[in-house]
Amino acid sequence: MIGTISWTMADTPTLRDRTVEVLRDAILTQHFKPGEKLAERVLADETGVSRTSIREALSQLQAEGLVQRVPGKGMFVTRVTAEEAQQIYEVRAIIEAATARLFVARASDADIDALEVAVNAAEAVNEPTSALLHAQRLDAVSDIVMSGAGNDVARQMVAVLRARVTYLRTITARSASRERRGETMAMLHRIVDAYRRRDADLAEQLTRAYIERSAKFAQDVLHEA
Amino acid sequence: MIGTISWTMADTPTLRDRTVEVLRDAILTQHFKPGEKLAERVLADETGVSRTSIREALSQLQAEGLVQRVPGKGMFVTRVTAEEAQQIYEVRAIIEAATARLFVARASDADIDALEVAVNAAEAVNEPTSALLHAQRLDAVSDIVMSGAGNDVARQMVAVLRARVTYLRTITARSASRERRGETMAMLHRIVDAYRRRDADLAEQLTRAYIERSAKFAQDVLHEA
DNA sequence: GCCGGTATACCGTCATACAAGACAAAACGC
DNA sequence: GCGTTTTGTCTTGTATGACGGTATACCGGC
Repeated sequence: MIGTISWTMADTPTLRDRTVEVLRDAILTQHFKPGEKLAERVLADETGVSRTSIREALSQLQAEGLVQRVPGKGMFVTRVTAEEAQQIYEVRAIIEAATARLFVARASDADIDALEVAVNAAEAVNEPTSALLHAQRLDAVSDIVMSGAGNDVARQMVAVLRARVTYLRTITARSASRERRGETMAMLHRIVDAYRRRDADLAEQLTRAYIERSAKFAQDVLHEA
Repeated sequence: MIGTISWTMADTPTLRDRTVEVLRDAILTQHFKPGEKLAERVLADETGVSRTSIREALSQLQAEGLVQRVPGKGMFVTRVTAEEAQQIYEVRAIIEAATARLFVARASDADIDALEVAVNAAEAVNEPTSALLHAQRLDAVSDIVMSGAGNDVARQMVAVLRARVTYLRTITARSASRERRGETMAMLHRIVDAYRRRDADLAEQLTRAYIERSAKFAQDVLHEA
């Protein structure tokens, strides 16, 4: 059961946007599992909005890559293949590594401070039970880098890419050892350190390694399942 | 007047997709100018499809960044700002340069042959009057590199980015001197050459220079207007 | 047990309706 | 004559109902 959508749920004026939020959340929390069919009428009944709004919301989620439309059959929660995940992580590594360089060049000291705060916030959520929250905190870290690098287009694209593999990220996070979680945070701290020293080469290299490491864990999950 | 949409227009089964194609084309050919309002009712009448399909098509174009929705006011053809264009070209440079390296590593000789054919095809369209066609031929070149690099996610993202600046590209192409057009094609030939010699560093560097050069022309157009 | 036909469910699309807000023009006051 | 207010129209956002077509499931026959 997903929540009924009320008129005063969020600060957005359109019902469409609130519906998108509810459905996106339901997908990211795996209330709807990958491959699961999303029947319009069912969703309309469960959320209390009309089929029209559901369709519009699903269109947007399709644009974000979270659901896929199969002509004549309907909407399905996107099932990420190993190959696709590999490509997504590859693009992320490319963009985020390059953005790390830009961040070094363009970010203010305040940006770096904010980054450190965000990293610590992510570190504070370190129990396997709150994997999604942890992933979202890591997203916030990445968002700060992108913003500090002064490229909003890149920020948005990477955000979409991350959302598409959030499913994998929560799985890997849940099954991760305490040791691995420690390593992850250590890498992030080292990246922040590189930023503090304004070492572009190091920041770029560490960022790439960080993402390639995530990719490897994701591949492990995909190939064992 | 944009064309009426018939049932047997394309090979896609859904009317929605055909509508998207018609509208996208109308935007890229500047039948609809940047900033222009796209009233649903008018579009429905002109194309002969219902408002429902028009809305769905517009949603997709919004996802591609070609139109923007202003809540309560409607859809408008996106007006690209100088800053936005700068960011788009920056991301393109990042992705395409990195992809050039991947292409060197992964492409077959046949891929390189196909690339050369595509470059020649672009060169064949060298009159300022067919700026859009020229841009599309250049897109085809880029697409081949992305495919050969084996990353479809990157290919799609770059395709969307290119579409968002197509307007600028056609403007610069129309006002370009014969000399500049020659230089452009010369750069492309040198890039193909680098691929033939499997020189990853050179291919990456040339690709970045090629896109940064495009960015500069786009900025000139935006700042003089 | 496999095949073909039927029934059902759902999508894709359309037409219509209506409230809320935006825009423009007209009416009004000064 | 000009600024302000009011009115009216237009468009969006959302809802509802409908219908053909297609996919899927069920069912009976061979």
